[in-house]
Amino acid sequence: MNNRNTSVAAGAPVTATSMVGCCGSLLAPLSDEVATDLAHVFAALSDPVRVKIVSLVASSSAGEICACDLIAPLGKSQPTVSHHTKILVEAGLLSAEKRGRWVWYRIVPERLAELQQTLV
Amino acid sequence: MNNRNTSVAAGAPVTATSMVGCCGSLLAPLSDEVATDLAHVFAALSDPVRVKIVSLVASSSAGEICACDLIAPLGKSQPTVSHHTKILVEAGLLSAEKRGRWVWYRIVPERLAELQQTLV
DNA sequence: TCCGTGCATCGACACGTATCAATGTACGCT
DNA sequence: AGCGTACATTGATACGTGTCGATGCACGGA
Repeated sequence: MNNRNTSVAAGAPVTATSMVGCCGSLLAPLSDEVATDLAHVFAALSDPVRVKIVSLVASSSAGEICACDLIAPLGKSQPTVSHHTKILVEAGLLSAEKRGRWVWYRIVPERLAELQQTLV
Repeated sequence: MNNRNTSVAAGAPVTATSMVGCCGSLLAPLSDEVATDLAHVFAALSDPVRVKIVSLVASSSAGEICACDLIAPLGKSQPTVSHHTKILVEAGLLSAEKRGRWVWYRIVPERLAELQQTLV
């Protein structure tokens, strides 16, 4: 635990760049493009470390978690954790907000709901 | 299209080996083992070719499709298609049934429902 | 029994990816 | 301004993976 809760300044929230895969079910005929988009989102969840990151963020008490508090429970180096969070943010599954020196991650529930809908 | 509908003999259905990931939500604290299991299932859907295979099987008129009828729409070689279907079957997302000289694939709806539940 | 067909496996290759040490960058504090 | 901290990026390395030609195997038909 790092005493970062004293920080107050707030920056602009960083959200996903491409929110493309909004439509299209896995169980219906798919274009190559949609298939590739879907595969990218699933690929973001295809690593145990990233699955655990999503789990840690989602089950954090405040609904958000500091990047610095991911390193210990994951048992990975700081660059490695940064690498994985980047992939999750780019997939639209997490949002990142920089406050002071720290970056806070949140789940993007709409994105998970979208993904869930593709399995129906 | 290959005239394989004249075949009648039926073999034993081949189903998934490990159906482990039945429980555990992505949004709750996860053990390393469950995280790895979940990652494996998502990894099975992390390739555009496999996403299209699932789509093709699910949207097939009879609810099943012959392996030989996957090659053309995917535009991949027979070994490559065989490689991908194997991964999907091992992930429990598809079931394979050999009838005569042909192998027929079906969606495993319970498995998809399980996966869907992990996103809630 | 022999041959053709459908699918799986093998071997090889190219490419992607997970990982970390080292370094860069941005921010807050004194 | 100077320093320390939190995170991102780079470069390097080891490993995983998608792809296909060649080959093996199982099955059905002649």
